[in-house]
Amino acid sequence: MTRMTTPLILKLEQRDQLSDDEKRALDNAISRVRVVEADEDIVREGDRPNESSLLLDGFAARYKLVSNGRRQISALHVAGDFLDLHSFLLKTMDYGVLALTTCRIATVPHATLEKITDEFPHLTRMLWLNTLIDGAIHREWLTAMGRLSATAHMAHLICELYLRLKVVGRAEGDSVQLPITQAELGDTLGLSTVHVNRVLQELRKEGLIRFQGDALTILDWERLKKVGEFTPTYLSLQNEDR
Amino acid sequence: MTRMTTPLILKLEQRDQLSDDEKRALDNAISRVRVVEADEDIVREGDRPNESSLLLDGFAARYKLVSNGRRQISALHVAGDFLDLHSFLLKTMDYGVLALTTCRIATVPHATLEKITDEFPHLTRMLWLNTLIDGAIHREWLTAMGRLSATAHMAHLICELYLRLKVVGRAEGDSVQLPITQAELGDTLGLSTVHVNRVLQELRKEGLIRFQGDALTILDWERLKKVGEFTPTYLSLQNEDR
DNA sequence: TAGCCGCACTCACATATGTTTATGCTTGAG
DNA sequence: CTCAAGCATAAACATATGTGAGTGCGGCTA
Repeated sequence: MTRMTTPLILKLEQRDQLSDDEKRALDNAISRVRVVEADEDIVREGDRPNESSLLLDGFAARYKLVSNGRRQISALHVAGDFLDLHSFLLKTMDYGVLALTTCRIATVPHATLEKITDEFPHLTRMLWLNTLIDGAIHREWLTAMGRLSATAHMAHLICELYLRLKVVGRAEGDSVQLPITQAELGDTLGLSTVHVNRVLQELRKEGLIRFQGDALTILDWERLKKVGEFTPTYLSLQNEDR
Repeated sequence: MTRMTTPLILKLEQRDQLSDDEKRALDNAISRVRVVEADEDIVREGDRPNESSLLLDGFAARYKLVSNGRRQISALHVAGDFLDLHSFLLKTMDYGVLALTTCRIATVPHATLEKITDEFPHLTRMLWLNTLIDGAIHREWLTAMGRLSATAHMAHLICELYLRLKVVGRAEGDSVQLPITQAELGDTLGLSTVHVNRVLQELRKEGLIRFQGDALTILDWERLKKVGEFTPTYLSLQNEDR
């Protein structure tokens, strides 16, 4: 059975089983679907939305602006990710969300989320878990940014994105489509565009990846993991009772 | 009425009202209290605890180790903070927690948390909120680390810690006790100890702070905020229906 | 009271990464 | 078919921050 929420369900079922009732509740939670074009804002910092956005297709980034026009991307999102489940409880957006490509987005009213917390304790825990994984990724990025070299940090990010895309069925063998510019990668890693370019060349020269246009191929997973000091524990890919 | 959970309740009630039932449920959730000495681990990376730790008193840090013995601190915790509420759903600790000072710690069994999610939907949302604020702080740190100068980053951290300590009644006027070494600050900001020293001197020379021993005093809040590009929105200090 | 140890602090020097500017693809619009 | 725009790439140079080694203070501990 194909549902609107297929990528989200894939993501959650990787971590724990969902009952049919729960899956139905998720599907029914969607009030509408919209399309946002690349480079448009999906939500803006400071907004107080009364619904949360679930990314069905495309790539999006959470970001903050800083003085002198600099930008930091604090999360990259793929199909199946909630972009601002936080706003359900945080109320005010502490970051903006930008479409990196054309995005298909499902909308879930906060009132519906509240009803889920009243009626579906286990599903509530799974949505909570979803935000906890976001947090775990943030911690991992902090560590990579603070204590790894630029090259290692890039390798780490590539490992993570590859696995996350694979979970939602967006990998083909060792390859994924990664429609992200080097400037955007720089804003993600806290690097200049020029240095992103240097670092990518190095990973290519070492025979670890191929990256032409949008097509990213992992050529040597083991060595890439090692260079990026990547251990996937923080992604909670295990299926367990939660 | 004085409760074990006073600092936690202060923290939560800053964000939304709690009923007496909910406060009682929190207090009853504590199964025991223990003391951990400075420099000891409270939880270790890779552990699978069946209880979560609530910090009643003292300072603690979440950290990860990286090759060549480097360390990154991804969170600093004060009284009222949960140190690993995450482990309730993430199961495996993706980071360790270290006592920076002697810490008094209350223990909440995961089974009790699960019962709370079954019986107290609003309290569940407040605990969820608590982890969402952790996440918002992570995003803010990512932005500061990636796009601010070392000096601005330090100023930002000081602003944040001052406000968080104030919320739980640990500030006296413009001063707080901050028993953190410069090496630990370096591991927090992703800087070397030497550079932490340089940056602190600069903030002192500019007349923004005094920092002698453990005693930190904010001398010019407005300018410190400006230097650190600090806006407290992400701390969700507003009281709202959640 | 002596001595040790952790910590703040300094200096000289090293380097990873940033900045500026420029070139040439590739692609989409007209 | 042509042009403009966006993007990856490059080289030369600038600088924020790291490294390594050392000093001295203050507070425990014997």
